[in-house]
Amino acid sequence: MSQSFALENVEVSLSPQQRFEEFLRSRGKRNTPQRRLILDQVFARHDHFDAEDLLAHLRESGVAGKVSRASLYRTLKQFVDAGLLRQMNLGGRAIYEHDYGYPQHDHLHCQKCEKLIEFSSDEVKSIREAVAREHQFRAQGHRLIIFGVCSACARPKRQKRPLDLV
Amino acid sequence: MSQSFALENVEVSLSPQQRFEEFLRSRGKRNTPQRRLILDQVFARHDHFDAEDLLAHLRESGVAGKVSRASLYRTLKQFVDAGLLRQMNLGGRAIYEHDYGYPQHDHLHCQKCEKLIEFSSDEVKSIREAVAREHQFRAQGHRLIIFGVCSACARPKRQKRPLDLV
DNA sequence: ATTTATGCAAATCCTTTGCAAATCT
DNA sequence: AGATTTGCAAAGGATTTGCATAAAT
Repeated sequence: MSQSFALENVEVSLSPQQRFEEFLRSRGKRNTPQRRLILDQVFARHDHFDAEDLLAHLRESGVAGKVSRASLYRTLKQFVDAGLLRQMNLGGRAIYEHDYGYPQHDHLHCQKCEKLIEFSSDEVKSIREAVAREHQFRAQGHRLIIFGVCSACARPKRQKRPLDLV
Repeated sequence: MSQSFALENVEVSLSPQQRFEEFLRSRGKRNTPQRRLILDQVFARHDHFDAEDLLAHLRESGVAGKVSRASLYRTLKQFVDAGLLRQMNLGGRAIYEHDYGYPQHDHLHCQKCEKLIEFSSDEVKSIREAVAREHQFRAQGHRLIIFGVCSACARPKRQKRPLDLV
């Protein structure tokens, strides 16, 4: 599967696998069944996950090969270096999401259901530019998380309870 | 020492200690020498710190009393609940800074020297409002971190080396 | 042959928790 | 006395690391 997005002024048209291959090649590293397996799993769906989620998923989804915890952590780090994944810190652990071929965005974080909701705002990027300029700061990226309560959790849905008590 | 800031539409004029006293009283909790000691230390300077930094500081500064690691962690959490400190996650650990009596702001984070530089932008807050409205999200706060390289670290200052090699 | 990667278990870092002793009210 | 707090040490969760073995070049 091949995509085509304008990402950071570069036209991208390689699959994550191809992109990773190139990254590895350029550094004299090797691709392995484990790395391929993890990358497939990671790009099978677009969502947010942490290392332990993914490990559990890899294990229960009864995939052919298996991957050790150590290799998984080592590999995720490389995906970030390769620009495939974006990492953020939330509640003491690392959360990952697609970066490669995926447009820039930020998040709303519901404190009740822990859901992460994506949004994009061009203004954020322009604030970033302006602030960086003011401080002579060479900005390379940013993370904006707005936390609060999502619409679903805010909706006061009454507790489920036995009918005879209603 | 008493300050006076307009914070979230409420005129504030209590010292952190007084504010904490009230917080504790309102919850039937007690103030203790340890808590007072930590709070003094925390509000002695305006900077960013993590629990272990502070613990080391409390210990080396040969203060009269001492505080256990457990009490320190427990107390920091309460300062956050009391609205005295604001917490953020960075690089796998919790970073704290003054919240009470201190204006809202965000940060530039230098990836080289790890410094946190504060900035404030009214636009950030208005983006937050707009986005929240769009998503019917009840926003309670946000964290914006712009990461990159600060001006000091960007300045190519040459390596120090023996004179006879220059 | 030589380098790189894997898996396991141990180690580490940050933070929390159980519990008995100490301290308030 | 009754509730809250402390300190210590042990437990926990997430992530990293040392090292011997396995796989790739």
